Amino acid sequence: MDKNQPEHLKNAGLKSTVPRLKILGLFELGQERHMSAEDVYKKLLSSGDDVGLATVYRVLTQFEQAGLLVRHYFEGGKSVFELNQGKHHDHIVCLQCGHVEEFYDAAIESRQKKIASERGFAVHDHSLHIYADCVKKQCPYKQ
Amino acid sequence: MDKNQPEHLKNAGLKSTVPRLKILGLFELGQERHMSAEDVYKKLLSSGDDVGLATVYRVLTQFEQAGLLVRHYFEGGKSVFELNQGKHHDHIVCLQCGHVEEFYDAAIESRQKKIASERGFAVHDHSLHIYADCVKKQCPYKQ
DNA sequence: TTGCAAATGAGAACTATTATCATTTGCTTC
DNA sequence: GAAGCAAATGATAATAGTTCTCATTTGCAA
Repeated sequence: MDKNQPEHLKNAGLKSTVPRLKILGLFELGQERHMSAEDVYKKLLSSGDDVGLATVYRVLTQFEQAGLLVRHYFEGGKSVFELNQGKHHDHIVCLQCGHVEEFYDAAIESRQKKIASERGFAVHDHSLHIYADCVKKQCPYKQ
Repeated sequence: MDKNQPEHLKNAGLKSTVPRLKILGLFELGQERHMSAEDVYKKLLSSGDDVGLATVYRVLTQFEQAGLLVRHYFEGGKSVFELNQGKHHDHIVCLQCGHVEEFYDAAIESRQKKIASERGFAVHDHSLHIYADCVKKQCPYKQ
């Protein structure tokens, strides 16, 4: 078992409980980087872990507040979470298959800061989502 | 009365009805550029126009599909609509008061296209939202 | 090993939105 | 202008995603 996880939780002021460890494990060890609450719930169920949906929502929110996870809002009002690895980035979302790819562009970042400050805003946060079709990629939902 | 509105509707293949004219009027003549379905519903109610909430949602969606309005999804799953005036732009949203300001930056736009195509995506659409605090602006919700 | 606050799970409640369906309305034809 | 009919509307039920409530359980410290 991973000795690391309880420390993450402790540092965040959160008790080290079974549901929290399972959920954190999904993000740290799982293959999916981006998961919605529903995704997490289903994965837990299908691996035989009996965690309530309310707990999933609660824990994801706590992890977000603790800075362990980052939450992204995509179109249609769905939100997904991913491990916070400190490096900010934006997203390209495939409209065909939902595949999410990350990118970072310093030029865009600095333009944004400039634009906001010119207009008298102090930037807290931003989200940039490019909605596109995978052209060269293999897209599991198109045949 | 505005002779223009029925033509917009007709061109969009939509019958010119009382609720549709009122809603379009709110966007064309009202002071708010960005309104959620709930905003529109409340404005209609308070001006004595008796339009059902379901109709508001339906009409907004139709207007969006007809290209009369553009829909934006903001954090927290709320979506707002604004008149489509042909010019794409992005948004700065004030976290204190919800005020929405528009901007357009050619450098950001072209970087986005470049990034997507380098990665094998054909861009359909994108959304860039900067969440910030009004620093110099007067913000009705902070005193 | 007991005690107690914190966490959980089940389900109710809530919010935003969409669907259903009987009634009403706008346009077309006479 | 009146009749007919499809389209549009409004009330309400349904749905999806998420949060709240509260009785029960659990983690951890004494």
